[in-house]
Amino acid sequence: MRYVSKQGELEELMEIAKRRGFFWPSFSIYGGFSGLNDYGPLGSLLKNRVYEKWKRAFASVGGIEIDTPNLTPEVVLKASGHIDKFLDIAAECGSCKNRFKLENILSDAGYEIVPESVEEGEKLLSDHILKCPRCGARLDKVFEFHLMFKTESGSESYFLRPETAQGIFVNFKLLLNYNKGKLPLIVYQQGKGYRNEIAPRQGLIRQREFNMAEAEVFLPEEGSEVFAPSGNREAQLFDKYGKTHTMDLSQAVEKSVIKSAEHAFFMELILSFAVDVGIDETRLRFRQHRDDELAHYSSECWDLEFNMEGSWLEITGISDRGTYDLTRHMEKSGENLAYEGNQIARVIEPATGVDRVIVSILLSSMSKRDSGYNVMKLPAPMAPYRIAVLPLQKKDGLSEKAQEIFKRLRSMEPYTVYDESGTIGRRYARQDEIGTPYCITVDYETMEKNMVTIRERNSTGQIKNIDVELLFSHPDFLSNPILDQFGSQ
RNA sequence: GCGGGAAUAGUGUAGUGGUUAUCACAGGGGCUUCCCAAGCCCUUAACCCGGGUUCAAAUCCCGGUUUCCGCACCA
Repeated sequence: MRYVSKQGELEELMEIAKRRGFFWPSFSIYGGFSGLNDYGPLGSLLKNRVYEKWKRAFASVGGIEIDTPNLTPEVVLKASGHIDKFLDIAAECGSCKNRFKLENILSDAGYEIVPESVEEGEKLLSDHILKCPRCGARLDKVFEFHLMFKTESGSESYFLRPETAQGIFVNFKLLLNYNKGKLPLIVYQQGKGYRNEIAPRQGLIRQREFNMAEAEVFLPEEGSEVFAPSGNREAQLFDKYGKTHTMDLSQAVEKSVIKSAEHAFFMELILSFAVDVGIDETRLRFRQHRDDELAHYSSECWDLEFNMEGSWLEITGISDRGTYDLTRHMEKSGENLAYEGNQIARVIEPATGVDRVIVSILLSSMSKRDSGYNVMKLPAPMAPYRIAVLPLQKKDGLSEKAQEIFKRLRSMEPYTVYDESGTIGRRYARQDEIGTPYCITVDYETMEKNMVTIRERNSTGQIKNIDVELLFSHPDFLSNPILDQFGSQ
């Protein structure tokens, strides 16, 4: 059964996110600035959980982590090709004010020229009559459009990195040495990336500053397979010819839908990660980039996409960058970035848009009870808070007793929250909406017999008469066997 | 960036020139022997920013910002 899209779900999520503290627009007291968003207290916790899962996924196949600067010198991005590809010469129509990439206008007019400067662009506009594709007037203005944010210090120019990847490539020699000169070498990095989006929209989905998690997998030259998919997970594969294949990743390699086993292996790893963090598997597919949309560094790319309001949202790109980056950095830096003599490692890169993953998780988890109240059915380990401690009411010492239990629990499981405001039903509802999987209720039984009730979010089922000491019988609350009684709801 | 809507408490909203600026939910305090947003009382809290028109502007006009829908863009 395929997922049926729900219109308006994103809007509904934004409302919950703002109200409860997952995320909201940045700098709002100054009117807001487009393309920038803050994570609130709950969102920050969720984001940390996502990063943690992502890192574990890569560490478990031998990955190592590094952390490099956001500010990237021009020379690095010149070598990587980003300066050329991210600095567009654009033309503006004086009549309707629409703007276009000059390169595209020229190409439509039959000239295969990529202008490198404003002067060259101006000359092209005066030598040829180029018309606005919107209104037909003659194009007359040329300007530079930066897709990267530029800044300066002294005589040096820097850009805010458009991807974290370059920080890994430039360290290849040191990293290879760290890895005792051996491939495969898997290096990952999480952090911010920056793109000067022309029209940022949809909250966390298209931002000017965003969270990424990227891994560069350095492999021995083609043909020597070191990673192969297990084939334990079926996927929808929408290939570059527009054909959909439903098969596991292992079959996809056998049938040559995916070119290399290593590529398929990391697609499988990413798919497992996505499902593990709580994204609805029936709303996911892989889509292969067509040849004409591949990035300048990529020879084959599969995006993991999430179905949102009837359209597909890229959440991770798994790209075959080949030897492009290392070769370019060798040429430009003069350093020898080869391994075992003169061989160049080839690279598979899974690059995850963390903010989009978070939106996908929340949209996958958002549901309503028959009563109309919201329940965020996050996987328990992903929930911002794992436990809420609630006194049935404030009087008769219940409040004090509950706080005592809360403080002990919090020293074992820090992501525990205490709430005594309003009625008990209201508090259950509040915890449901932020996805807290378990509520511990302190009532008169607790006062008399030291027993509490545990209430589970998805089923609203309760287990009564739990001895308080049992809560502390297992150092990881979520793995406490007392929770097994809820079964797999 | 373009075109068209829109912008009022934390959230969602009412309000077409003169209102103590509406209502609900959420928040805080209290009452109710209270297990799934019950009820009652009290309370906190808002007209996006800047100009203009007018005796008077949340309301009309202009500019900006943000946002939504289309188009373009998404390397």
